Amino acid sequence: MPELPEVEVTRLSFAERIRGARVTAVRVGKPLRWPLGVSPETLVGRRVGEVSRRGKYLWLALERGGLLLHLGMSGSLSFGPAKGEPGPHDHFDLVTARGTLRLTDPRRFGAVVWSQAPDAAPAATLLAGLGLEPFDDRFDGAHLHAALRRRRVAVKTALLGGEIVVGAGNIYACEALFEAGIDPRLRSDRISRARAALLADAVRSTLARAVELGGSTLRNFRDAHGAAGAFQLDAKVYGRAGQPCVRCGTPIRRIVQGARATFFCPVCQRR
DNA sequence: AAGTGGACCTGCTAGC
DNA sequence: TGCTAGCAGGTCCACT
Repeated sequence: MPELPEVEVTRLSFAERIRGARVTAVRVGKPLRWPLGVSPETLVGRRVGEVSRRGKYLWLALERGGLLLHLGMSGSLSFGPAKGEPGPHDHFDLVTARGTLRLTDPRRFGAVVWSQAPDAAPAATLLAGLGLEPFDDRFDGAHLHAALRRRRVAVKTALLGGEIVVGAGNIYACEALFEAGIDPRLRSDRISRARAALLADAVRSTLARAVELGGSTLRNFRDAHGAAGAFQLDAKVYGRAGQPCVRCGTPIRRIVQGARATFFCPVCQRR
């Protein structure tokens, strides 16, 4: 579910409200992808600081450390007063006087990991190797072109990998390639400088627009207020196999790349 | 070394 | 209607 826009929309929906709150209790449910790495009781009494984002990870600062959060494929966070009994998919509660931050994640690919600092283990290990933020000034056509030339994978695979630029998951990688008119099967080292520049712009604009629209709600994404996103109403290719291309009417194709579905228009997107 | 495919876990949907 | 196979937004790891 959660690609960069969903994670950012989630962050914006609770960061200001939780800042300054003191932790009064912590509850953990079933194991997530990685262990919390600290006994939950030791978090009680600490004050919440800034909530920041790196790629699809959130860093929730607490005194003398913080929590690195990831929503995996099916995770979502809610923050509000008076939570009831945890459901079967509620695997982490950070209780404060202002409300409870709750991670709900049916598939449990998500994670909540304690670290003394974002650049200390284990957070640093998880964040190592992440590419540039898409809205970083350094992420431009020249950078993308140079990075793509160093690899020999399909350009879609390179975008998804996150080692060049973070944030575009399966939906937004497909959408950005459509916007740039590039065939997802194009080998990364064959892309021209001009088309790399188009793609960099497309990645940025696709992600920015999705953030503005409140993220995608494929199954049931909600921000921490419980509001649904609207981007799926706007998807041009993702999940539209067999339906006519919005630009030329040709049926959208679905192929598999690296065990992930890819959607594209065989006419509008060229190698 | 880089590229590829499997693994993690659960729920939903399409199809028989 | 009921069962089952297939599929899902991410990322790490083992293997070639």
